[in-house]
Amino acid sequence: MAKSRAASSLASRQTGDADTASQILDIAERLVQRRGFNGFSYADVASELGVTRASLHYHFPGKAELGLALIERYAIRFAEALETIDEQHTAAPAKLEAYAGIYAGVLRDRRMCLCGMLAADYETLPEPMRAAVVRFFDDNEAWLTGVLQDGERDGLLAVEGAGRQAAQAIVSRLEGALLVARPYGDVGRFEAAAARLLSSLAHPASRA
Amino acid sequence: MAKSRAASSLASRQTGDADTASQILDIAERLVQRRGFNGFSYADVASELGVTRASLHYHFPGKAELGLALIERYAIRFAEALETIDEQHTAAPAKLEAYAGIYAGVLRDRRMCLCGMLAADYETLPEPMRAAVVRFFDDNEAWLTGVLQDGERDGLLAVEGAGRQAAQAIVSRLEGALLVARPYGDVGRFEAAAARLLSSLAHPASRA
DNA sequence: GTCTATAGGCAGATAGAC
DNA sequence: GTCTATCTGCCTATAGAC
Repeated sequence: MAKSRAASSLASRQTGDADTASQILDIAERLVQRRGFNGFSYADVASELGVTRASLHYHFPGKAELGLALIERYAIRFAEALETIDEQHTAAPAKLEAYAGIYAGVLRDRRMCLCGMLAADYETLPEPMRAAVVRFFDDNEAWLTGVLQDGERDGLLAVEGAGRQAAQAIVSRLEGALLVARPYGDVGRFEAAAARLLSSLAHPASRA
Repeated sequence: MAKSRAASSLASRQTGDADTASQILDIAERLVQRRGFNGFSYADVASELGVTRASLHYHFPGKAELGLALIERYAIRFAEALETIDEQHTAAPAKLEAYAGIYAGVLRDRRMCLCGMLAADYETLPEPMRAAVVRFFDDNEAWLTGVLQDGERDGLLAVEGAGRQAAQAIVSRLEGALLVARPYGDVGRFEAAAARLLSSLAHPASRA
């Protein structure tokens, strides 16, 4: 029970008794997703956690290491969420809807996707973080490519052009929808974009 | 001739004899588009321009004022570019293609759209900058809404759903395509997304 | 593991000479 | 308009006591 994981949301447990490193990551993650990698400091994390900056350096030597750990944990959680989607849904359209739902959940907490935010900060990131960001997108595209293939095979989706390109388009459309919706503080704006995306992929025979 | 403006690109003149304030804006603009608002400093601009930081403060009292001036000039240039598109093209599909071309030009210089970048930094921005960012998106959407209406009227475009929502989708798709393509350093990735977007708006009768 | 203390640098910003 | 000089504060990071 204590280890239960709501994989559909990307939120952490927040049971209160998590180890310090995890708590640091939780706080830093939210700060990066809201303010960007150059918009938060060790002092921000430390004061929120109620420890000193020095204590943070014990767990993560520097901001570069903290940032990399952030992406790696986020990627693992995302992969777990994708596994859960594969378990809970069989039809490709339902999988895509659940996939978009992950993004919507992030926005509801006024966050950007971690890697979408880091894509904006990309030029200022240390190399290991850069590589991890690109890997995140690659992994998402790979999973989406499979879903699109299944959907076409089952006659539930109508994908134009190359599957890999279509998968890339889904990622960039959702990231862009998050990016632009957030300044408006309007989740509905994102949901409209997501619905438009899903509808554009639906097979004509199944359209409203 | 000296005043000629390549409106299709958003690049400034760079004649070399521009006034200091404009040169500051040119440098700061590029830095923000590449590194984000929290990823550059007065020192960066000053050293590149070959003056001291104090000199910058004479032209722009603080970073907040510089940032606001940046957006306002960018919005004016963008509006001019849209006017030029309206002059040089009559058919809606051609206008949309030219519109996407503006974004492609930005990416070719390894930049993000200024306001797309600031949308990521949004939570850390002073209020006047926030309002200006939102206004930029609103203006773009208003112009796109008109183009979509014209295209439907002429039977050249087939727009699903509300026109305003379709315009919002265009902006967020292009911003997202920039955001994700940049880490890959791959303009082709953006162009594929843009082509997919244009094709999805084309009237079925005119599709390839 | 967490603390105090501190280093060393860079940030945005101002005063006043030229 | 641009400079030098300076301020104040925050930043990342480390040393060493507890």
